[in-house]
Amino acid sequence: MTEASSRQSSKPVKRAVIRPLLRWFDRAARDLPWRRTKDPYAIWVSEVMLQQTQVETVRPYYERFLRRFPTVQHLARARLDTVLKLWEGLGYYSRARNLHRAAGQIVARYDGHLPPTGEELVTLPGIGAYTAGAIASIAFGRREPVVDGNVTRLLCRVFRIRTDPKDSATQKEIWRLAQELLPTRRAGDFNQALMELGSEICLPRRPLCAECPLCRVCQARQHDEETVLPLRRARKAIPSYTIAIGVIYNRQGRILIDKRKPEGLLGGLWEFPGGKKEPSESLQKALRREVREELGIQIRVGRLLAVVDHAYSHFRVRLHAFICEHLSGTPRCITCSDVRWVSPASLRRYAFPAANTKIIQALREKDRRRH
DNA sequence: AAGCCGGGGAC
DNA sequence: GTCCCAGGCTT
Repeated sequence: MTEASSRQSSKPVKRAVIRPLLRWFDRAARDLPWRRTKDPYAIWVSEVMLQQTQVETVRPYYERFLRRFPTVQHLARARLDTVLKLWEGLGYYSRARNLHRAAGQIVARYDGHLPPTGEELVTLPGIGAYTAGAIASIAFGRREPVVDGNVTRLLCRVFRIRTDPKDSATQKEIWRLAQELLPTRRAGDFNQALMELGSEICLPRRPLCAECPLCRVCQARQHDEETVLPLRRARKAIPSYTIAIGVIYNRQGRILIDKRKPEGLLGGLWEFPGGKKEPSESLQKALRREVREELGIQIRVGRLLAVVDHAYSHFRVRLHAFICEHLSGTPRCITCSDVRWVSPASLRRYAFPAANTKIIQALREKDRRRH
């Protein structure tokens, strides 16, 4: 069974979403200027202004714009400069240019009336899938879905969608869910309720689940995942580093270890000296360079002891550990916070990162073979 | 699929 | 100050 087919919104699930959501909306809906009109033109203007822009920012612009251009014809006749001036400060000025262009097309092609279907609306400049669905459902009462950032977040949580909402397969699934959930009546209110709940309750970082009418059906909530969903980003190819490290012996058979700075990755842990290999250098050269830079000593790099792969949350490393010999210089901390010569047996008293303990393992096995 | 377009609010 | 937000269009 695929992920998608396991996430059908069955009849009972639909009811458990639609009824509390509409009931909540009836009680909690904000009184917004564009909710007081049924004029498709006014709703269109509001939806375009609301793209990427928050309600309180839009409010004064919307009022001024409709006073100045009360109908599609007024807007179509206006000069672009005038339209842009009214848009000044709202940002994303292509929205204003497209609005103006679309007004011309609506007059020319539709006798000044916005077409009622998403299919037609989406052909107009500046109207994409979201805005087309919003106008069709809110202004014309059609049963068409909307998916914006709020709906995406809400549905990812309610249906516990754990794939990246940006990738197209997930987008498709979210649109399908938004379509399936639509009630036969009040589709426009339902869509607005989804978006309102997303923007007021199902907040990005700290959702107010205690006040949410969908708390009981929310799958993310049931799994304590409401703050980790939706997935923030596609795991962009995590970087991979090649590291050369040295198990450096002195004449007395002791091994050199250094302590990492207290802050940052693996802070305060002990490790074998070494570091990242640059693309242009060999592992051996990288190791000699790193040890010189970190501790100010010269070494001779001997045979390869072990190769260890290790994955951190943000990157991967491949460690190449070499048996080395101390040649000259007294080790001193340049980029670490402590440094020590220790006997092989006492390595176990120091805290090492997991990747380093694998190297200690290899070291023990080598010594066992020698004895 | 990835980058661009602007401003605002949270922290 | 920095991080996060996000629809439509272009490449």
